[in-house]
Amino acid sequence: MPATKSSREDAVAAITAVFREFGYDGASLSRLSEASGLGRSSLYHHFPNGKEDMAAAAVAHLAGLATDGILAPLDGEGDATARVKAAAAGISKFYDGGRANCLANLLSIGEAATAAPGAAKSLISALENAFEQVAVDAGFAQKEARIRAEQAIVEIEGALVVSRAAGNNAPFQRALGRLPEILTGGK
Amino acid sequence: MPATKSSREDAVAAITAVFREFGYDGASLSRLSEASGLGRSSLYHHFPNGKEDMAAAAVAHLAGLATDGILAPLDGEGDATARVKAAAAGISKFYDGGRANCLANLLSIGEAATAAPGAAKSLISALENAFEQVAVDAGFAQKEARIRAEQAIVEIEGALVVSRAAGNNAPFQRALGRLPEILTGGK
DNA sequence: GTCTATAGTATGATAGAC
DNA sequence: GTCTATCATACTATAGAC
Repeated sequence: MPATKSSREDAVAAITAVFREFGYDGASLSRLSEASGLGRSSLYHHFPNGKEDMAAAAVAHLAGLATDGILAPLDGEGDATARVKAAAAGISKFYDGGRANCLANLLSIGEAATAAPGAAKSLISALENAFEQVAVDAGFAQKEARIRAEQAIVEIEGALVVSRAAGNNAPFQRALGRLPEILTGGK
Repeated sequence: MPATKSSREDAVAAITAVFREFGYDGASLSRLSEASGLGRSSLYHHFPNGKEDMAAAAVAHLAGLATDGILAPLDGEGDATARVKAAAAGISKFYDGGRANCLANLLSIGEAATAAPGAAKSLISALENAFEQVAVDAGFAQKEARIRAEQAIVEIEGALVVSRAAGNNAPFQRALGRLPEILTGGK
């Protein structure tokens, strides 16, 4: 593996963290440069279209993390409840236990919506479909499964918002704990 | 009423809308000036400390709207369910039927947290206390009332996030419809 | 692939006339 | 109380050496 590849991957991870904490407008090139350890010109070498490219890379990176850590476990082996528990662990990691910003909200604020159009919608939609399928696998009818999938996402996102506002991870962790009950009835 | 007063009030309302749509970092003086119809210097006349003052005024304005439109109905006359329904109508208006940004999230991103420290926490805390009281009035024990109050806030905020991401107000409206059931058991 | 240096623009903020 | 004109700074982005 060439040093090139890992350097860019490292940069993307660092850049993603900055966008996540400060939002699109707050993520200045100074901050992005400092966090990635790359000078301005190096950033433009990796991301020719500048900040817009960096934001796109960050969104793609997050989509990859969500796919590997959340969607894949839901689509994996084992009974429905076990898969939901694995996904809950993945969600906790994805949101740093409740400390990271709610992604869907970040992507809908200010210029972010322009830089990554539809990103939040497609991420949430993919998760909702996976939740629905696992609920069907657990024995719920399609219609009921869809309702429960939406309810699960609502509770996760809401608990994340409350946890961050209150500076207390408990609501988020409680929501994750309720996931098996919501999606599979505990079966 | 002097023209002075109404002019400033109008400006605060316009400024609030800009902060709400673009976040703290995205709310540039150009945008704030255009939205309020005031030149840069006029803005600094009304808000001597500049952008920071404007953000503080916006937060105070939103807190006032929440108090009048949501907290007051909860604390008003009538049975618990009627008060919850009145509050639900207030919440819908506050969030423009599900089109406006989730406030708690906005206030926790980037520089906004510095400009209005603790604002999200105190707003959510006030709402949680009011919800808890109405659940107690409906006959729930204190502990159960607290759980239901938190659940209500989680569902509202979560549904708002999902609605905005999906570009569909239905989840938010459904969450508001569930409020009486959650907080008063429909009583 | 990374750097220094810098262009060009937008930002937040001020001064002073009216 | 609002304006025009302007400041200093930070921003995104580019040029060109190594």
